[in-house]
Amino acid sequence: MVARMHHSASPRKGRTGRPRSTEADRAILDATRAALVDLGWGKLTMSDVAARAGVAKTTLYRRWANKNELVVDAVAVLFDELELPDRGCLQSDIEGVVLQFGALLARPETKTALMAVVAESTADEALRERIRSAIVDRQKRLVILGRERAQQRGELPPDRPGPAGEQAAAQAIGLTFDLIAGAIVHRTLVTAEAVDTAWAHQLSTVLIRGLGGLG
Amino acid sequence: MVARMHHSASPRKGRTGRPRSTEADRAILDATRAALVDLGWGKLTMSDVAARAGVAKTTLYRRWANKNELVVDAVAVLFDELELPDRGCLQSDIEGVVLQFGALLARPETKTALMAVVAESTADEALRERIRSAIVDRQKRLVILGRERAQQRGELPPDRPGPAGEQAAAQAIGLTFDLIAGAIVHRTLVTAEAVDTAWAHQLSTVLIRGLGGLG
DNA sequence: GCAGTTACGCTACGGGTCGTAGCGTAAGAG
DNA sequence: CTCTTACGCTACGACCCGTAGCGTAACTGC
Repeated sequence: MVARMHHSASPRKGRTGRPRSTEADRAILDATRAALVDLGWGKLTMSDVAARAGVAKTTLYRRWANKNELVVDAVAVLFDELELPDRGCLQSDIEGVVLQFGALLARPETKTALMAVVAESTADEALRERIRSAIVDRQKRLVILGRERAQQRGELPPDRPGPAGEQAAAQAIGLTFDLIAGAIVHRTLVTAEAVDTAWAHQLSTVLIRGLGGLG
Repeated sequence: MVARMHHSASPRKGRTGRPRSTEADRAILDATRAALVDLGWGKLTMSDVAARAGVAKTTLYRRWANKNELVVDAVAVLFDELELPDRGCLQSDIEGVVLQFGALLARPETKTALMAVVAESTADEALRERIRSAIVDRQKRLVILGRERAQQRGELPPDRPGPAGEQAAAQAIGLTFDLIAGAIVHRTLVTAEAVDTAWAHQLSTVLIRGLGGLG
């Protein structure tokens, strides 16, 4: 899952004393997401989260060092539900993932939390690293998998062997990820229009055509 | 420029009393950008901005209702420097704009401020509207202009006449904007890698291929 | 000049949040 | 039953927000 705190992640067995309440863990993360929906990032307070979770504020600070870390952990898990469907052809697969991601970002807690945390990370290198490992890199798997599958189907040319080919493949994966994720995020959060099937179809059409000969 | 406050924008001539200090205006906006660079969004305080600007805190509140509005105004002007170069062909034009936008977002004050304000806007409809009118819609002109120019060159097919054609054109413009802006923002702020000429070239290649037959 | 009007700097304040400290108590381990 | 750790609670200092009140500065119109 997500890296918890400095002290100790899972309840190590050699541990003595009263164990962390896993129920409290869940209640806090749920309460954080709920508070984000209701209040947004700027007005979310630790006291409020604690009250919603039925937990003392000090219990929050025993687990997370500050608001950012808490919200990252509360939100990261939401992105794990994304999957690459197998609809038979690359374009349909892309459409499917675009719609999933669009639906995910349409949910208020996802939208608010992601943006807030990314914003905060622009001035906080440690937080940015945490986001990358907890959220972004985990989702790159979708691009990598979709690409492999398309290559097996013969829809994309196979990677050229050697280090040059690997580098080109990594570049293509990076560009694809930035294009898809960036477009969806921009449409949802900036343009503020829905990611519907028509838009997903257009986007996938452009990508299929454009990425075809990239290597 | 940007909509100032509720009361009155430019010093109307029928006005009596001591006029607003335009010097203070500039000092405050400059100080806001500087503070953003140094402190980031979360730690930026109105008191600090006031101190940097050599101005009383109350003077800030006489002009802007809160932090968000101040930062939007301080940042919006930065985006006006974007221009569509005329490099002879559509792909080169796109590359040029991508590099400009990339360089703009590489600057700390732009990066920080844009993200922070967008993040805040996810829970504030009025602020979102202000961003759209002050920043986003103003830059859509680049896409519209580039598209027209490419159609005149014969690089893109002309719009079909009639309302259906207009709607298709609007959709294409919207998709193009989300793709370009989204990819650049995502690469800069999430992937956290540079928008260099190689990447810009790849991106423009994909777009040229993909957008060609979209209408 | 002089009154009228508005902006400015300054100080002070109430309300709210952050993150921490200290205490007594609850829950497991050996 | 003791040791160790987590929990709830209260209180606290530090900080920031946004506003109010005052005396002063700047500009307009008479």
